[in-house]
Amino acid sequence: MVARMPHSCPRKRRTGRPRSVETDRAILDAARAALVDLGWGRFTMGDVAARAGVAKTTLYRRWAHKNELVVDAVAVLFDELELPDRGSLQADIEGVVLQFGRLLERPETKAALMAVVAESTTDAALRERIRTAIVDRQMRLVVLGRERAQERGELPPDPPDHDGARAAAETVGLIFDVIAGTVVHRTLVSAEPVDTVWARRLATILLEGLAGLD
Amino acid sequence: MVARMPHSCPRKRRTGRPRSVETDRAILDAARAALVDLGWGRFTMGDVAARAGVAKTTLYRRWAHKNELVVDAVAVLFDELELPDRGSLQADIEGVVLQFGRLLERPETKAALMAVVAESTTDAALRERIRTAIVDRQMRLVVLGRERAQERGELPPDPPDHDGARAAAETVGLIFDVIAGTVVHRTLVSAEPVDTVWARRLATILLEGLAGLD
DNA sequence: CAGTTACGCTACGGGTCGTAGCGTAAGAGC
DNA sequence: GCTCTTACGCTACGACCCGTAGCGTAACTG
Repeated sequence: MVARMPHSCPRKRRTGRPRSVETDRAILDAARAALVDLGWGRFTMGDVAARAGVAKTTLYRRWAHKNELVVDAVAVLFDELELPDRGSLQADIEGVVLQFGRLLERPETKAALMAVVAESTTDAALRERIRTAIVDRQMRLVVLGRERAQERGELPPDPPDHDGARAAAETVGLIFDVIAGTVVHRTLVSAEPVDTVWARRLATILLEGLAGLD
Repeated sequence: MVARMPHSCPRKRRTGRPRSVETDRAILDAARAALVDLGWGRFTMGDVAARAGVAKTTLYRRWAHKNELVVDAVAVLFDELELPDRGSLQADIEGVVLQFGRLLERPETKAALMAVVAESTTDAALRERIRTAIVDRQMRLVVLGRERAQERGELPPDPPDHDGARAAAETVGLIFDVIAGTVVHRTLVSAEPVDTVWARRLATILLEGLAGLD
């Protein structure tokens, strides 16, 4: 699915020439290609427009700033994330880690992700866009894996009361920060690959660690 | 200490007017102030020069690119990191987490760190500069904390052979990615504070997790 | 058909990067 | 003291990019 465009109203416009979805796709494809070829530093709106065979003004009718375009261009890659049931919490965590790792080793995401996060520190709207377009898609997997582990009895169920729900949300957030943060750091700062051996060790740490979290 | 300037030769220049160390400091101070006020996006070399009371060309005689200046400006903050012995591995990990957290909550680091990491994905020289100026300073604490835990008997000592040393280095790298990555993600992506409760939970996970790492 | 919106195109203002050239200031070595 | 060498300030500049304005045309709705 395509994320909400900034200039589109919630209520559908019924009249006039409609936006070309083909153009939408061409722009996002061109943006990813430009990220691969140029990285974030030399990525320019004019270049993306040329690659997409589209006027530069057409880009600005859809996205107010280039960082928003980049978020949407990269976000679709996070839709590919899924978490098949591998039978145990340990195996499921390894699966998530490897999925994040593979995604972050792609040059598009490697070039774009930290750049937009950096700009989001001084741009609340961008931070929200990143949250809904990218972060929530990752968090899904954590929530899903945790539910499965609870069904298997590997993790205790959440208390149904209000405090229990809040504690559960905090735990999910913590786990998510650990997994996503560690994989990002490994890939972008340490600049080393996320292979199966490393994923297994990280999964082991998390598994044992979660058991000790009262 | 001040990191190596890009235009300075390894062998000391003996003749001519020496670089003003006072100017060095003024520029780095101005750069941090500019990061606080403007963030990375509006940070400009001309602005830094004006704040430092210095010509813009003087900046470029010391740093080839603005990202390198920013790395050096932020790097000195990481010199403040230290790890007093708190008596147990659990307490020491909490200490590291809180230190990283406090550092990353400062607006200078928040604005600069991810920006330069993003640019380092397409700039090997910058990546190396980040490594020596920032990453190694953080890693120190992990190495130190681990050694203390081994002296206390909380962690098994490293085998003295070659494979043992390599495994130890990998483990240190993994722990470091977990701690630094998780704190960064918490601070910059989830945009939530690193408080003592959260630090304790993360430390607990790590402590239990390390125990289970064969 | 008319009305409305999307699109392409050109041109532009404002801003930043990073450099060149020149005259001057400040030390090192004699 | 003097000379040599380098740092510094200043001005100007080319190149590039962002994001916008204006206008004519295309496409779709009712």
